[in-house]
Amino acid sequence: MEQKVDKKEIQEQRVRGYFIQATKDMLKGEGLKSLSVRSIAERAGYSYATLYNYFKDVQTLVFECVKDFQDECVDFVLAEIKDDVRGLPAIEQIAKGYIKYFVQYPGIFELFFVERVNQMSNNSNTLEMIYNFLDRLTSSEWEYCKTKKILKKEVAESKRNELRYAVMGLLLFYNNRRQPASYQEFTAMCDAVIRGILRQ
Amino acid sequence: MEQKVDKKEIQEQRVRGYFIQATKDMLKGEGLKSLSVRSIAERAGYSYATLYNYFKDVQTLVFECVKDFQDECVDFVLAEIKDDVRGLPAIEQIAKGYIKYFVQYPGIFELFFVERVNQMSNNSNTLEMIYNFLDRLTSSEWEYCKTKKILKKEVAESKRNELRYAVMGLLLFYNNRRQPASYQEFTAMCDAVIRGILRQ
DNA sequence: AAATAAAATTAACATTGTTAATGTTAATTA
DNA sequence: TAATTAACATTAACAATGTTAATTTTATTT
Repeated sequence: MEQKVDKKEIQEQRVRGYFIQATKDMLKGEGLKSLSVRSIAERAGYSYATLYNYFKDVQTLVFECVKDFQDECVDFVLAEIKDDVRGLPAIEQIAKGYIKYFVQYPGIFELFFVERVNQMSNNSNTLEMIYNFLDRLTSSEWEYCKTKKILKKEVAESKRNELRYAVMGLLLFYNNRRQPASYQEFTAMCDAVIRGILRQ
Repeated sequence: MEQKVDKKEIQEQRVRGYFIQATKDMLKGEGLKSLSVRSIAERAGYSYATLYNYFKDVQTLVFECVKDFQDECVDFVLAEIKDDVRGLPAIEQIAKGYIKYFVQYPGIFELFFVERVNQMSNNSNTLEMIYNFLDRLTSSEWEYCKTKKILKKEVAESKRNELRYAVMGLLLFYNNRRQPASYQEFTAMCDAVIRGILRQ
């Protein structure tokens, strides 16, 4: 009897996976605007109603992609930074990689930080994971700064907060309001702001 | 013949005003989520299709509220600050008032910074007005800092940018992701971040 | 092979933005 | 004043959306 349950579980997870993969593809491609129950289901190879046999609603499905995208973003950022750099320059590079990822995939930016959340997906675990995402990426480097006496504990704490919010603001203005107007100006602004915050 | 045109113009502007007022009321109340062509028209006392005799589409109508809300926000902020304060403390108070306004009216925050824009409303004049909004509110105080030699020109410029983006990040996380979880924690965080940036 | 359980689909509904056709006033002309 | 026309407003309709219920198809068990 154990086996039967397992088999059923495996199959169910497989189908769930098809829907999740379809959703992820669309989020990375067209973005949130072209995402719909019908378009997801079509891409997954099922009818639209089948989705509701596996997910409570479309918001729940969409929020199940968060974890995967975070993992992908971590890989993306790690690939961007030179591994001999430590401390403040490392933090700068991580922040820039992080920004680059969310500019490349504005749909994922929307999903993480913008899209209205409902009860279900509003499981505050996910929300906190999102909130602390940049902090987790940079935490070891902040530690490095503290142990190497580059920064005092309180200063590091303060800069960490400032960086988290400033990066978010930069992304919001550029992704949602096209300000600054060109990518060049935008990266120059990122540079200035990040360095301004990290400078002692 | 001039008169007839004027009269027509006046009446048209009046009706437009009814729709705009209805939209503004809803944005301040229920927010963007409950906003629809039908709900706006009902509140304005017209049928939903009448709206299209006065506005190209609903997005255009909604974006016509931006200017009015900016004026309102300016009044709100000015009422919050003590008028004997100048320079950095004044900038701090302005930033806090600005934050307070957009926390009080999350629907207006969404309209200004979050909602997807289309071709028409994407008249970059409005977008730039939004982008520079906090800067306009604080500009005279930054000038004050420079003329009184409190800050060097480049430092002031840098801090102005950092503040703009950090304030946006704070609002985005709190309004859209309920992080920090309580209003108390949030205001404490605003305090820390704003002071961190403004501290020489 | 028949009965039953599981999975997937079609049909349907309510809500949305938008347009076209129609009705209803107000203004102009004869 | 009565008929015509222009302006304005409304109803009807469509397509797209999320979601649910009923139904059909497929797989499993007896």
